[in-house]
Amino acid sequence: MSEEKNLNFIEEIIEEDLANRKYTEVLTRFPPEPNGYLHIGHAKSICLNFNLALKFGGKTNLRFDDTNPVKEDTEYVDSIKEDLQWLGFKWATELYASDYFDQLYNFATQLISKGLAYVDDGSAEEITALKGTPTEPGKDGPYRDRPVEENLRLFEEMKAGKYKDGEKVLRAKIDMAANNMHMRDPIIYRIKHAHHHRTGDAWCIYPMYDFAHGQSDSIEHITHSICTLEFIPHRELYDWFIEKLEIFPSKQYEFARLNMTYTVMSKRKLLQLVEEGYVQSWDDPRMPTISGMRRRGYTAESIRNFCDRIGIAKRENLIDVSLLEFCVREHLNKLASRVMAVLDPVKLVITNYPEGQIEELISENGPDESYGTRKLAFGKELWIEREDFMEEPAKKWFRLAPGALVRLKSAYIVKCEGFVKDNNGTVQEVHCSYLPETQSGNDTSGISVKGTIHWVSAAHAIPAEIRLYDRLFKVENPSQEEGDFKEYINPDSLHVISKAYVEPSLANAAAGSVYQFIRKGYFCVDKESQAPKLVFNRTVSLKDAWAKEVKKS
RNA sequence: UGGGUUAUUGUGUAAUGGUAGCACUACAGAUUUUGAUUCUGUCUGUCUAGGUUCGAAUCCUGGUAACCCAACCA
Repeated sequence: MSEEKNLNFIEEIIEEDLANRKYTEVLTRFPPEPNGYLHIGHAKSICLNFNLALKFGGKTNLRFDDTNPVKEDTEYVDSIKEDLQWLGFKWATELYASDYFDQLYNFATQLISKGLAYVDDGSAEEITALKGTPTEPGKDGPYRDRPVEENLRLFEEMKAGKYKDGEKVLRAKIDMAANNMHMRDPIIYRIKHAHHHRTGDAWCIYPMYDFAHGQSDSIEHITHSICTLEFIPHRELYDWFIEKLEIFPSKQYEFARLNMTYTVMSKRKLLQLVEEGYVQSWDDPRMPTISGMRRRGYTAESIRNFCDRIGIAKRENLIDVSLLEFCVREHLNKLASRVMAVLDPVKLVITNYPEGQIEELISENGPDESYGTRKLAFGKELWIEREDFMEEPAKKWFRLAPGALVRLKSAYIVKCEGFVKDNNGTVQEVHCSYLPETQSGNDTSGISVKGTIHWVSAAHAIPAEIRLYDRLFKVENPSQEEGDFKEYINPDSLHVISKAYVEPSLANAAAGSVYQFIRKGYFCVDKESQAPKLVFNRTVSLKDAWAKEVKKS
């Protein structure tokens, strides 16, 4: 009878607000500053905000928090919109804090008129000095009691460009002794003679975050303004401005940001990785950015699913990246066609197969009929995986070894008759005989073998570059280790195989398409791939029980 | 050492005074023309010390630990 609801704490608040008829419609917003690329942490926030609106029948705005012109750029605006769309979300209205500059200026004037804001001529150092510390109260500065008329005039002059950067600021007049540092007369406007990506040179004063964000929420009638934990101390200020300005009472709620093992999530650190060449770009497949994950072959659905599973709460967390990988495999398992590719090739010669003979075998493309079938060329010489042959087989080994039988996937059972080594002792060829009556689908032999391996025909296979990615860092939580986080970068996070062989059906594979390379993992075609030079990214490996077995002994 | 926030298995997250559940991970087994998938099973938890109560993860009191706050960043 009792329905399991399992609401997170924000959903509970919304449900209560709706029950109390506090709001008739839920309006949330996603408010990125256009100063960088979106990452998986943003995806958590995006899913939260948009899904809340979806769940309770409301809407979500996209609002760019563009109040600091020196850091922001249209390039970022575009990438953010692209990522959001790719993730599968539709915003109700596209807005910019800079659209409200006039109104924000008026709000500031109102505050001055009420005696709640003043122009301070102090330098940054002087202002900081008077601010006190968390354990010591601040002190009132010399400009705090400037008359309203003078403040009004000075603020207007600031706007008119009469002063240089840093010469004056506008401050809210609250309480220099407040426990909350953010209430010690916070700066609300600063002078910046800088070009803004949208307003150009119309302004030389810009509002601070605290004076823009809450008011923007209020202007839009955002009902639930959701942000991360570090903004908790800002909430008192958020409410103060709304109260003094007597505007729509948006409410701020905070949840814990996402942290994930073996990566970093701060824009500053990600920027360093790009700028200092530890990765190639913002969309490097090793990056935790949305664009990096997209390029790596992660699907939007799997990222959304991941965000659902990690939940929303207020406690610090460090999510195991294996959960993300699970979500990716889960989706790709349903999505990806199965094909064969040999990453580390060694020749397999079928000694009793007629020279020059080619057969067309039929192979299924996936676990059920919906995937369809394709033709596979089979011949006397094949490429197989070097690791699928062992001269002296280990315990529980059921791949190729002298005398052993294995099935070549979708083809025949073969028996290993011998092998050829070069002077260095490296295996050059594996020799097998095949059992003609064991053809896949027409097997009349009654023989069953333990191992099945993948292969490609040497005469038909096409070469490809394959990029294997590993975790970017050697430690679970690089940000918490001693010293510079970059000391913990995994030097082997990228392994490029310049000459692998893939089956010919992949010759025209389009960038972005995803495949399962049987027994090797999920791969996608990189954006740099251009026939005849194919490039694949390994999205994620398959689970590997044999690797675990080896590790144990 | 001022203020704020948070503590549930290895990792996340539920349980809103009444059987500590779910997912990932790990481990074991079954099926398998992918050592994959699928299926079955197993392991480990309420930060701590008291108190209230028939009954406490939940309420109260005291401790402890972690995180955040002193940009003219957001």
